[in-house]
Amino acid sequence: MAELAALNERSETTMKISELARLAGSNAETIRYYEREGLLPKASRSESNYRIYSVAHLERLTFIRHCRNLDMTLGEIRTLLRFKASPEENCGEVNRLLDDHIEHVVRRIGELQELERQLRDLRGCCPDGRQAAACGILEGLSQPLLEKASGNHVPGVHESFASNTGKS
Amino acid sequence: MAELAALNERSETTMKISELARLAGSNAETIRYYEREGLLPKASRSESNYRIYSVAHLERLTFIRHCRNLDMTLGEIRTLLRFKASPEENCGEVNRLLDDHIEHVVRRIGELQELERQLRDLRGCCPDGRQAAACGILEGLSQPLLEKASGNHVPGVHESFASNTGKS
DNA sequence: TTAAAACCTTTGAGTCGCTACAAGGTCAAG
DNA sequence: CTTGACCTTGTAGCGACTCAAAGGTTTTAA
Ligand SMILES: [Zn+2]
Ligand SMILES: [Zn+2]
Ligand SMILES: [Zn+2]
Ligand SMILES: [Zn+2]
Repeated sequence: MAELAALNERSETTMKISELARLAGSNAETIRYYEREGLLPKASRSESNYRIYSVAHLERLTFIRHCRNLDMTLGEIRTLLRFKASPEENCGEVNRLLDDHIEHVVRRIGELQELERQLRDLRGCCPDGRQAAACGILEGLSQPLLEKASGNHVPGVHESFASNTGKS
Repeated sequence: MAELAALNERSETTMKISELARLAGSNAETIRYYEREGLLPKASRSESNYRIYSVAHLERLTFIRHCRNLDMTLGEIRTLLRFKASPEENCGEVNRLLDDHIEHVVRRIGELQELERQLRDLRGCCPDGRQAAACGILEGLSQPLLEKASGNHVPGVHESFASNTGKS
């Protein structure tokens, strides 16, 4: 009964913020943030000042979350949204943006593989637990500075532990 | 002459902040930030209130920058510095920290490889420049939400473009 | 000698993409 | 009528810096 009612509501064309969040695998605060940032248009409001969303909003938010899951920046996403909004234009720039972003990812993979190599080298300097004074790892880290050639934007190793789960 | 004088100065045991920065491949603002964060001890001061550093500072900063180049967090680095400071302790925890961090990197590599696969799939949806309305990429991005299983801390694709060059 | 350039200082704000909180308003169920 | 789930705004915080303002000091060179 309650389920049926909920189902009916779900098949309606409007919803409030937390249902939109659930359907888009996002969360309410992120949606308000996107609105502030101009990625989502201002929602219409109910009498009690609640944001009211339509399927169009859901589609746009889904697009954005999809892009974020591919580690694009909000800037990159803004560009893509502009093309979505002007369907008569040539999409060559979309392709270019995607090629660039693929390169961002590929480059970052290369950097991290080099990092892994260096870290395994370092780890090999102290196979057993000994006194810290004799630890090859601590010694190795005191040594020279290896170059870090990073010109990238794909996020870090320590980054998204508690975030990006979709729900809040 | 100026070079010789500079060389003499360089072989002295103390220096000001920008020389320390240069020698450690860092920059002055980062050094002040590390001091605020307690990663570097407070420097002694000259009569005119300038920070004065010794080789010990240079070594500690070199250690920190080396760790950062390996994408460790400042938290991870703090732990390592504690072990450096107590040489009688067993270094097993150092090894464990490094193993964990290697896993952070390996996991991030895996995530990015999956990302690359998805992005290349998407790119294949629009080999040529056509009208945005018919662009397979924009269409693909409007589709379902792929899971993003990130539990990591190694930074992103778009991150370090203008940073981490060492100089300011 | 003096003026400009190159340092140094502190403080505070900005970056990115959220996330979390506080303090309050609204609404349906029991 | 109260509880609790939802909604609102505004603000602050995360990590690891980076930059700018507004001023003090030191070095260089005309
Ligand atoms: Zn990118
Ligand atoms: Zn060891
Ligand atoms: Zn780590
Ligand atoms: Zn296209």
